[in-house]
Amino acid sequence: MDFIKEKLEQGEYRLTRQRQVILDVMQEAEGEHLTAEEVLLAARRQSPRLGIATVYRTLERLASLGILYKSRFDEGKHRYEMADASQHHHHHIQCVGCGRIFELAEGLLDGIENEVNQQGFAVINHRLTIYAMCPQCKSE
Amino acid sequence: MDFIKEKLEQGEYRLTRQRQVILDVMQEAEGEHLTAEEVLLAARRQSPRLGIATVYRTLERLASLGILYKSRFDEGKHRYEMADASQHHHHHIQCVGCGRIFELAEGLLDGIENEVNQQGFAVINHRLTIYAMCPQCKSE
DNA sequence: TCAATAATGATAATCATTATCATTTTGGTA
DNA sequence: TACCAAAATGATAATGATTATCATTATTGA
Repeated sequence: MDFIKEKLEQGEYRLTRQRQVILDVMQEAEGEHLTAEEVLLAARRQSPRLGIATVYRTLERLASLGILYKSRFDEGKHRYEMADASQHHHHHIQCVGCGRIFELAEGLLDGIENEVNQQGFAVINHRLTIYAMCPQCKSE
Repeated sequence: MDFIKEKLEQGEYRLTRQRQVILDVMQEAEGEHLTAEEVLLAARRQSPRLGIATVYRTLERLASLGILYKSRFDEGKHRYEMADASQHHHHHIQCVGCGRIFELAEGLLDGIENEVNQQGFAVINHRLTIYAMCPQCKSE
């Protein structure tokens, strides 16, 4: 997280109270994928006057700095998660029962990627979402 | 397309002029992935008074009947395509240059799917999108 | 301390989509 | 054939997520 502060401060980007709070929320939610609305709710416990516009602006900024990873499932809204350490941010299992999102190991698609490249494309990124019942929902 | 008419007529679903036009548009766009707005524009050449609400309603209905396949890329809007014959509807390559969408063979993920099932999930569906430069955009 | 700049929060605007509702069309029925 | 009920349509209002605007507030460096 110090590395984050560095990164922020370098880029003429002030680490204001509200941004700090939003970052804290994201870090505490390690492994979860939050919507802007969810971030707002959590952050308001520390900073009650926080506005939704600031949340959107901050999440967007953090994503463009590579600190957060932004994705969209089939819901019509974005979700954000910490983009640190682990690199597995493009592959998810979304439970169709409870809606929770699970991570899936990266590198699963290397073979497919190579194949596509050989067809003349230049692969830049990929995203895999598996829709499934998670073990808990399955047993209910 | 006769099979489509059958399917429609069974389900107390009238094949009105506007629905016919929308179906025609989708069939002529075989292989493309159209938004509701794009469908509207194309369909209005046959049926100028067509309203956007009817387009949405019809696309939704056709999708729920399994005639169209509805998907959403990272754009904030849905796209529709014919869901006939070929089964490869969940795997796409989206060109980050021109935005065109290419199909990718189905079955690529069978191995991964098995693995996930063995972890206790029950896989229902999956979607893979690869972001790449297509051969043409790459050479420009 | 002050001026310039950046950030914030309230709110209006936008965009895709869905809901509402009065009007029109359709299909069967007397 | 004329009529009625149900279904479909099109215009438009409503919604939900996101972005833009703008006046106010906070921060930084001179």
